[in-house]
Amino acid sequence: MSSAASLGSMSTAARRARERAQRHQLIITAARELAETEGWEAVTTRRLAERVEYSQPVLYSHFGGKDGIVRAVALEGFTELTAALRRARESVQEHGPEDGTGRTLRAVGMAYWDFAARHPALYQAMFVLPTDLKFAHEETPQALRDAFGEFVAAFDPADPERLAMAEVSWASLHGLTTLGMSGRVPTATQTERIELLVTLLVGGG
Amino acid sequence: MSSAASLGSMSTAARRARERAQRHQLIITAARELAETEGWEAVTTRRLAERVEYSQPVLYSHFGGKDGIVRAVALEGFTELTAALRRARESVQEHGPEDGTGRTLRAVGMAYWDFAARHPALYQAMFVLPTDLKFAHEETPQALRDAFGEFVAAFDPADPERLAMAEVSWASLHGLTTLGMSGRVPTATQTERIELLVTLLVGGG
DNA sequence: ACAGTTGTTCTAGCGGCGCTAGCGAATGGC
DNA sequence: GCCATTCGCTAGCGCCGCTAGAACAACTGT
Repeated sequence: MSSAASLGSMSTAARRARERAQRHQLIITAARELAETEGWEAVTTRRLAERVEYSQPVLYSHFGGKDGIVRAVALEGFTELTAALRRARESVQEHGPEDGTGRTLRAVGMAYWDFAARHPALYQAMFVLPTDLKFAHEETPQALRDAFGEFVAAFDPADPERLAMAEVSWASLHGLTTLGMSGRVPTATQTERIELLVTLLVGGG
Repeated sequence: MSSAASLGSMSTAARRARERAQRHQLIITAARELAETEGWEAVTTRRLAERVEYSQPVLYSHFGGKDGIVRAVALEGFTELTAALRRARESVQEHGPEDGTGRTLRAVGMAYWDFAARHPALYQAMFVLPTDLKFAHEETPQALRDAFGEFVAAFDPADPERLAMAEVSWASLHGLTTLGMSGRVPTATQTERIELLVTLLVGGG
């Protein structure tokens, strides 16, 4: 406990921190790529260490364990999902305001499925693999709140059931997505199911 | 390849087959109980063998491997789920025919969530754990077809979109269920979400 | 320039996993 | 009573997540 003694060269410490951050991201990216190409069951600490050309214990110095790595990948996924949903929502909303036919929700829903279909392993890390990431909780990471916020933003702010509608839409899309990804409903007709779901949710007949 | 030679005593063979079937079920039940009390990650072939008081290889003589055991538990789950959904549906339909307010779907949806909440590990084996059980496939087990059939039966046979409606309702309920079970949406308000979903699906405003 | 201290990475190994080869003991047929 | 077959067991393979402690490198003050 030498307190603030031995601070060392500031720039040296900065460089080390930078290198460490780079390696941190390298591990996340390697785990994600390995999961996306061979599935999460192929992501072992040994194989991952070999990929990043460091020994196993290095992984444990960055993340608490394998769960921590999956968690980090999932968090990255939530940030990207939020960006994708926002892009879809804004691109629709700038072509005129919501007109009650669910144009916004349709665009967000399609973007949601598209995201999951393009990054199935990433989606699994976010929603399927066992994790301690909670949503409606005080210590929920901002990335998760933002993603949910995109669903909320697809509904009329004046709607008293706005939050509940966002929850139900999101969960329903999630159900369609997981069943589609695991091959339990045919993906060929997936967009039609999403169309139907959105139509029903926004009250169209 | 001694064809039908060495048949042995018929009754003896029958007793053996009976005992083997009992042990088969014993393994399934033990795996299910262990999963329900300690989670699927605690279900290992070693622990399971200890529970049923046989050695590990016995498990492999009954099921191809751990996946086969999970699959057997899942199949049992589909049979029970079908029974639960049918009970709910018939108990509603015998109190008068469908009137367009989604009484049937509401009962089926509630029974669905109730089933998952009561047997979370069983539900996971059926829908979350990696498995090769396909749904819309030629060799889909009857138990799975029957479960889906209960959703179909909740809609008007005259509706041309009947099958699509069943798919979407089922997937949406599945989404609410998984997010509820993993703590991603609060379970305290889960029935309200299901109410809202059903209302939206059947076209109520 | 150098000795000491601090921090970081690696080698090696623990217990447990899914799974299987091959042995030994019952069991039923001649 | 001997043989053939069936059946469950012991033992072990290669892998897993994870960690203790050695080996090394880097930075410090003199």
